[in-house]
Amino acid sequence: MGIFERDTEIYLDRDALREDYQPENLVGRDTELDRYKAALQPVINGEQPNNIFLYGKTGVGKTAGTRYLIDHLKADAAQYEDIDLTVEMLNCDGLSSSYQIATRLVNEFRNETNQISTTGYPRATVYDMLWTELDSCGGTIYIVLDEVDHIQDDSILYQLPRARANENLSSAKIGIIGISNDFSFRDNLSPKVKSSLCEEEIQFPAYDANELIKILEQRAEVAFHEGVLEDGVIELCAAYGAKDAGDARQSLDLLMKAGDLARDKETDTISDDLVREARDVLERGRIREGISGLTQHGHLVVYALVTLDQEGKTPVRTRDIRPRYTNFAEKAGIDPLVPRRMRDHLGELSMLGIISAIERNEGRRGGTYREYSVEMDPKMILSALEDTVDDVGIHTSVADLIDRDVTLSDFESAS
DNA sequence: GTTCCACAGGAACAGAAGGTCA
DNA sequence: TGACCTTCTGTTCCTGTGGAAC
Repeated sequence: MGIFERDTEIYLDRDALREDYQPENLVGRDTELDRYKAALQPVINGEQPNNIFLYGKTGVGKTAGTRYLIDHLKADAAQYEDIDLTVEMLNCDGLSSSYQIATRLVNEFRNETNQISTTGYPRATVYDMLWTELDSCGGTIYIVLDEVDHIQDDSILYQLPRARANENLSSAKIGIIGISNDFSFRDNLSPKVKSSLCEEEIQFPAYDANELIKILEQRAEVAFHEGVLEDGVIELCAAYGAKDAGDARQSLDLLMKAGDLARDKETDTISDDLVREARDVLERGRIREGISGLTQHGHLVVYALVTLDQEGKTPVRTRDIRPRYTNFAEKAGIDPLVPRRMRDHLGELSMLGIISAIERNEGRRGGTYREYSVEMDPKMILSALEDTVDDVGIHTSVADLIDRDVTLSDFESAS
């Protein structure tokens, strides 16, 4: 026997809990899928494809619904000889500009030996390459842009739907499917983009707890052996998902993590306690991921706030965080940022859910300002920060100091 | 109803880094 | 090798905001 041994105690098919799993039926999305199907119908009729815009919160079935219908569309289109359908799905997370989207699309249509770099070319050159690739592919091409709100300029959203009208394409027929979690994204589009991208708009509402329970039951039936889930586990996962804005993905992640923990602990069943532990593990991972994406200054800003929190000085306003942050930056031997930039880091941390902000207004006496608090467990934050603060030489073990109910004088003496 | 306060946040810009191409 | 490109991180300047004080 080798080092690894197949474990079959808990899972029948763990992949059934993954985001990319395709169930036979999508629960609770009948109305939306009917509208979506109607919007895709022109492809089968051999007509110009519609541009479709889907919006709704995270984990409400937009991407799953798209995969489900696109799979059926491909299968059905294959039955007609005069339809040549290509679908390119692109997640725009991490792609912030039309330029990056265009280079990525060019590379998707090219073979591995002929890829282009993601910088360096003039924008017009990249678009020319894209039109060449799309035309040589030909037929009907659907480009699915998931998390389309990550694109900060809308040039590509204007260029792609109008490529044929602008005579950039001669043979290919292009349709765009834009998927967004951001309700304000559509409103902020320029009118010319809105009119072309939003030909068909479909909103996906949040799931309620009952719908989440049905989704989890559907997946759990495939994923787990019979009797593995204790009573109330699915309801608890659904309740957490419903609390966090009706997010099915979060509920499924939670159930899978609980299953993984049960497997690691070599238990036969999944209990409520394991679900709670799994939630803690997932939250820890989310903090670590959020913090790892920050710059060194971002780390020092959150570090300053955590130390103030440990001294019982939160909620604390921006101007009172600044001296602490400046102090740490100087100790680290780097120039502190200007207040404007520090505010950006605070805003970013707030958006990640690591800290929270409350807007206050004292009118003529004190004006408008924000007060910040630490939203997540300080120990988890410090554990994620430890490498950075060690690197800048503030002290060697922040976790130890936090255990000792640290004060600023501790920090100063430690450095 | 108007004024005032503190600061949030948008916009324009700078400069370094990392890339392509002739 | 140098011109030219985008991206990223930062600075500077400015306008907008909303409630207390007048």
